[in-house]
Amino acid sequence: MAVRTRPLERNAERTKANILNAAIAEFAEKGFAGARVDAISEMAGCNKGMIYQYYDSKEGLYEAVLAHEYQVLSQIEAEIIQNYTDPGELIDTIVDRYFDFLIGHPDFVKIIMWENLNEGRSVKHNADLGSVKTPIIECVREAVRKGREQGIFNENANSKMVVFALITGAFSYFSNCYTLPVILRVDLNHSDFLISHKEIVKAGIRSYLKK
Amino acid sequence: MAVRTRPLERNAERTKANILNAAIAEFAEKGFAGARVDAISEMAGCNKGMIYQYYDSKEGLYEAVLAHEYQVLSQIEAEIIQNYTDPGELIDTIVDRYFDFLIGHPDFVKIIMWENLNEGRSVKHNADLGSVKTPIIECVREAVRKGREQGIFNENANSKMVVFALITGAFSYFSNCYTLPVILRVDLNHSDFLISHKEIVKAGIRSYLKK
Amino acid sequence: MAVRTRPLERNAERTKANILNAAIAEFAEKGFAGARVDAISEMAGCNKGMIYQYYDSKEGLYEAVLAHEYQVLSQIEAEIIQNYTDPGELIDTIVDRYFDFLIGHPDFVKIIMWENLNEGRSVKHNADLGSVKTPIIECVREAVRKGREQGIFNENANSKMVVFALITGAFSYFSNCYTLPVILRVDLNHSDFLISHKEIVKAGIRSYLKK
Amino acid sequence: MAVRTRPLERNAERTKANILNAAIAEFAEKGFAGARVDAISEMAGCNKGMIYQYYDSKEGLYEAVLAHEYQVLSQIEAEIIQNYTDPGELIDTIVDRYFDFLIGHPDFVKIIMWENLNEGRSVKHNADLGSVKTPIIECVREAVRKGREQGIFNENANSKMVVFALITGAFSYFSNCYTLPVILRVDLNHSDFLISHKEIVKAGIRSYLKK
DNA sequence: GATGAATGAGAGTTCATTCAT
DNA sequence: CATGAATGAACTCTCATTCAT
Repeated sequence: MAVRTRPLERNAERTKANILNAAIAEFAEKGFAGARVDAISEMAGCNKGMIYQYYDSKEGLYEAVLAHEYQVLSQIEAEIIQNYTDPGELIDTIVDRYFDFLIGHPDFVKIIMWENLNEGRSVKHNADLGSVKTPIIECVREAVRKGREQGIFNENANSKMVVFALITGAFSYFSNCYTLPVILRVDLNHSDFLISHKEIVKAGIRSYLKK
Repeated sequence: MAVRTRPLERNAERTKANILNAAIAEFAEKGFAGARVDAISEMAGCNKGMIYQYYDSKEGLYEAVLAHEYQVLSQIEAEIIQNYTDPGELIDTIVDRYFDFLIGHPDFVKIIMWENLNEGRSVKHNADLGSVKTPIIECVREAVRKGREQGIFNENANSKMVVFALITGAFSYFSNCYTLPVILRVDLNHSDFLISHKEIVKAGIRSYLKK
Repeated sequence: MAVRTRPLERNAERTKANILNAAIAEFAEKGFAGARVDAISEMAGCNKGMIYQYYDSKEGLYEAVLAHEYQVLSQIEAEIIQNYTDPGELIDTIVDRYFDFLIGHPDFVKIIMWENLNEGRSVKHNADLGSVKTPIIECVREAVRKGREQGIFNENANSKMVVFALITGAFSYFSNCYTLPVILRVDLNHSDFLISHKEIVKAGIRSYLKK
Repeated sequence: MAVRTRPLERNAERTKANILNAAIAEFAEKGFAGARVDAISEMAGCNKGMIYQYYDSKEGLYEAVLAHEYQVLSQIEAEIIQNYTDPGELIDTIVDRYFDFLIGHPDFVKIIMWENLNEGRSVKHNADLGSVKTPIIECVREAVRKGREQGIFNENANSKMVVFALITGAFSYFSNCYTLPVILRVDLNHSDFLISHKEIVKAGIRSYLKK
């Protein structure tokens, strides 16, 4: 059983994946403008030319990264959905899961935030990104509908508002995570902080739905 | 009949201010990496060399912008503080004012967000930025203290947590303002949306403080 | 029941020919510097490596193209030559035939012109190209000799001068075919133009030979 | 009278002119595709960035070169025009002058020829180039008109045809000047060759006009 | 023989920064 | 103080060529 000392195998798919992963890390850390194609190729352990062969341009690679991230998101969202008898509990659970997802995917968080700062240029340009499946929207809509049926949610409650509060509430933990701790002299890594933050988000949503 | 022939005298200050304002706009729109020194000098209506004379480097200019923004923030914060007999009302008012401030200062919002994405590098590097006066912290602390004294706030309530919730809650409205509307197919400019969002933030904080 | 399993057997020659034809088209259109090896391999419907296997390098392929074109030229020239009792008529016929050849072989025209602009580098480097058989030279020499014998051509007439006038006269119709029509606002495709041009070339040569 | 040992003067116009001259030489020698921006900046004795400051891109520089060459041409053409009582003599003179001009401007010749091989792309793209003043056309038209008035030129003679014959006849001396001498084993530098060639061109035109 | 993934040198272009004027 | 020409490093991208399969 001969062992290859040099795994210099020519594997198009693997190379393409390596590039994508390297790009995710680089774009997450530096943003589009700050990212360097050279850095990506080095991280991917491949030649710079490969990037252009597989993704056409820095812009093309960036859009591939964005598309990939949204794909990951929708897959994860699909996992979040479960059956709960109590709509309120379901929404609390979704909040928890969404926080978990963001905490577990810091690159995703940063890329989405860079994209927002770039005024969603790539999201707009790319029709595909706009039509990404977002199961969470459906799930929340269903929960809100049930809650209204059961008479425990406000008749005027808009499920989109809930999704908005949920997503921004989760993202917000990261959106000021470098400047605020300096000013407040607190440590975001302390678990109590996160727990309290999640509680506040949930309470806000609960309040919106109640009455 | 001595004629003062120093028409350029105050240009120095004006030029410096022009540069700073141009830099604020450019850094807000493009971030540090995406910003162009040429663009700034053109917007400022001055020569590129002036930037280096007054601010040493692109980095130096960026830090001046950051310092300026925090200065603006602390001044505005000072205006927020008023006397309210009811601590709960005071906090609600602070939330409203903070939202108003961010809506009225989009450049500030974006610069803080870029800074966070850059992992607060400049905040850390610059000792001054860490010691910026933030009246809002004092104000909230006072309100929380009073609320606890009056027995209407939770004994364990941490005023820093409130500030954190307040600031992230306000920022969160902008942090996903380009991608979320595309996915949710909603219009953030509709005033109801903002009102509901503010209510949710306030309710969250209220819930944290109560009991 | 032996089945011949060599379906690729003659592909070698065919592939080589495909490459050459693709190269002719590409070099004609773009010149040596502007031509792309990728484009050639794609046009040839083969792998890029084949080009290097058969022709060593882009330069080698170019020289093969050049050699091929001269080969074609000399073959065509051979066909031009026929017996004419009247040397003057023979030369007129050669002019006509040469024009016909160039019009029918635009790639040849362009490649020769690119080569001239490159200062005949490849012609010089390649000894073979210099020794290509050019029947037309022999033919014109013979016609001029006969004409002088018959006393109808000038004693000092140099057959090489005639060949030069003939070839440049024919090429000249193409050498400015893109810029001149723009400036003169004429349409070279109009057949009268070509007819007049040929007449002028013939008349020039006739004038040179006469007396 | 102090002599500057380092004429490192900052002279925008001179730099711009240096770049243009260097570009003329480089594009003439190598064509658009073969020319190197680095080579041009080195020849011009300036930084590469200057080229982009003054001419935007390699393409922009090329077009500036083309425009400049046509400008030179039209200026030279203007000098050709003189008063001749005999239209035939005038045309002969124009032929001579045109040959003189091309011989004296080898870069012009090559650039025009490269442009033709590139199918006049830049000529088409650039409206200005199409509307360049070409006094020679006017001059020939006048001569042809006079000749017809005097009854010595053919009534059907088209002055544009004459210009075409004149220009292609002159260019043709250069269009095959590298490959033909190799094949014919002649030396184009020998003055007799040029003289004979000019005579043939003139005779062709004369023949076209006569009758 | 044939493929196409991979390479590296180098091309065009941008940009923060400096410096003569 | 102010200008803008000039610089050089670095960036994105291309392309002839090689090599494992």
